Amino acid sequence: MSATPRVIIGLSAVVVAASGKGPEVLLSGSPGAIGLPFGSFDPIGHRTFELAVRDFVTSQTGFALGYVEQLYTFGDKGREAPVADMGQSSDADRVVSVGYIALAGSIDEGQRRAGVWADWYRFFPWEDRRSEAGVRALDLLLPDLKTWATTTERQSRVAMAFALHGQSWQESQVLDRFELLYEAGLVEEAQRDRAKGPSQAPPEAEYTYVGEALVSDHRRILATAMGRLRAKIRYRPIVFDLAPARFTLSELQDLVEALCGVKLHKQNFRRTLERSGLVESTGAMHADTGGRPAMLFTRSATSRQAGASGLSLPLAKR
Amino acid sequence: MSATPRVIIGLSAVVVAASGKGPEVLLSGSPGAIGLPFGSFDPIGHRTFELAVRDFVTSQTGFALGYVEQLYTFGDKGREAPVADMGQSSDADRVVSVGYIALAGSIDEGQRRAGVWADWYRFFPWEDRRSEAGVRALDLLLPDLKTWATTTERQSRVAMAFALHGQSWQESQVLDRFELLYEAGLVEEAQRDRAKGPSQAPPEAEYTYVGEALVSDHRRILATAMGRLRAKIRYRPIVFDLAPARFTLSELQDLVEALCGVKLHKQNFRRTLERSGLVESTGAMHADTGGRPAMLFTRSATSRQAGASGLSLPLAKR
DNA sequence: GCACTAATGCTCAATTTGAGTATTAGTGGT
DNA sequence: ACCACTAATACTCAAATTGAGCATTAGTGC
Repeated sequence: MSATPRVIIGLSAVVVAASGKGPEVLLSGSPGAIGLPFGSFDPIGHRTFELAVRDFVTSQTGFALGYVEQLYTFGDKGREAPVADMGQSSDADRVVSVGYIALAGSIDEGQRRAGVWADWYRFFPWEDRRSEAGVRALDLLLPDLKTWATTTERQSRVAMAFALHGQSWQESQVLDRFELLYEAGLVEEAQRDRAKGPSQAPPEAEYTYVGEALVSDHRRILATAMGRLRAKIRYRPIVFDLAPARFTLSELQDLVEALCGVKLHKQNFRRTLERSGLVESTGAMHADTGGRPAMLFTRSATSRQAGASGLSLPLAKR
Repeated sequence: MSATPRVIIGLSAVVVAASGKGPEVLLSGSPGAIGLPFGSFDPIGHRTFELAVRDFVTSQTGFALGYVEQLYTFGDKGREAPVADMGQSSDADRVVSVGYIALAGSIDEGQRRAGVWADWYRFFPWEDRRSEAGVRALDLLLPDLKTWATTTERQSRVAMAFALHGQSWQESQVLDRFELLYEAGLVEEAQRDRAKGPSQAPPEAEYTYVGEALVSDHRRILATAMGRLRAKIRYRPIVFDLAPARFTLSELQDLVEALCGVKLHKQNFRRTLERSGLVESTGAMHADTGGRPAMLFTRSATSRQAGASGLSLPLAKR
């Protein structure tokens, strides 16, 4: 062990916000090399990772983060293709990236235009089970997945992850599904990592159902974030960090549906929500819904307490 | 930024095994400086963190790991007091430690004696709600915690974490509780980190209810592992990675109770377990129980599938 | 006043929990 | 062989939680 190679710690943040249309993530980079906001950790200047993340996201994009949580630390050799703007790293360095998820709350059109935001389903079309398009995306991927699944072990993984044998769709298994697609070589990143060169992937237009690729392993980090967020909704009142201060129950439901990519049973959703004590009605009403005006709610004080539980997700039948 | 300080990545593993008496963790170090098995990550030799963890645990302790999962990456300055055997690190380096949890299955007396194992409640006496001793440990801590809780925010955190206002005890909030005790200065590590010198803590004998300290931030990593494991039991069939190949339902229940530190309702435990399809009876019986012989069970094939769910924990009343 | 659209209210049956009581099959003495 | 003792296993019953719908209501734009 002569000249010890350096280890560079990169921090990547999945910054999620809810605009009118659903969950969006903040991107950075230039066309052709889009990725997550990314910064490298300064061993001297930064006391904790979390402070470092808040710091560089705000300075890079101008957004102040609310909730921040560490996701996972990715260190696999071969999947951390160096990012252009990483500065002082050289090929000899080993890059380890610590992924974070951050919630930037509900943003308006102005804020939205101030950053580069993208609907997260652009990267994972098959994760949106609300729309016909999402279901179709999966249908288009399945033949190739099945071809790849030559062993029983692979077949079983595919079947479980994509709920092929009548199981219920597990909305939080985003990473498992993405990793299967990666292993099967169906996403652009897989080609790229194998070739260690420019992507050999076919022209994009024909392959919209495989989703857009991101730089380095950022799509994997994003998948981790989606999964974590979707899982966490069930046991922590975390939706409220994405919802506006006041909302109708339908708006909240739309948000949850958008995050989880599934349709929920409306009446049962409101029932469990009201029973949970996580929301309380303000007196005010909201009119422009096209139908009967809806009551405006806010998150309750108890929903802010440390151990408050999350939402139940009563699925709507097909 | 002249001579960039190095970042050293340390890997710590919480290796859990179940012996007859309950969950035990593998320790290393010398008397007075006990900690978790610890190794530093070699940026050249190791392709992934997980391989590195398996590697150094096996070479340091001789145990082969089964299930391995990344826990969290700890990077706070001031809580990563350098560990003696870390080798080449110097004070100028920043140590970041990636914590892992690993399950070493069920071990017999021989294997047990081959390593340095300790009941994990030695470090967290208050986490064992099965015994009077554990409940008493918490009672002894509470006055000091309440004294520390001068703001409503602190009071609310304490109340939630320790279920003071009639809430149910959340067995997986191990880290929250430990962090509160740390912030309140009630555990030795807090003193140590503040003083940056040798511990000013009072003699151990009088303070068994605060638990034994570990080197660096290893007790925090252990708390993270306990919490993760306790939470995961509920949604993944992970107990079976700690249970022996064949077990009676009572043995399994004892194991779960030991892990979660709570007592469960026997009849309801077996009911949900049998319904879940996670276990299947072998024909064999197990006699030496002092009462009616018990059926021996094994984990079923479905419990090994990727998406299999975990156990429900029907609590027994007080 | 009428048609239309959501928001809200209510109902009912199927499951899933929580808490026990009742049996049963071994063991070790006598 | 009979008894006391100890767990394991079987059943029961009510309360609480879900899943699925049908019914009513309060706005909006003709």
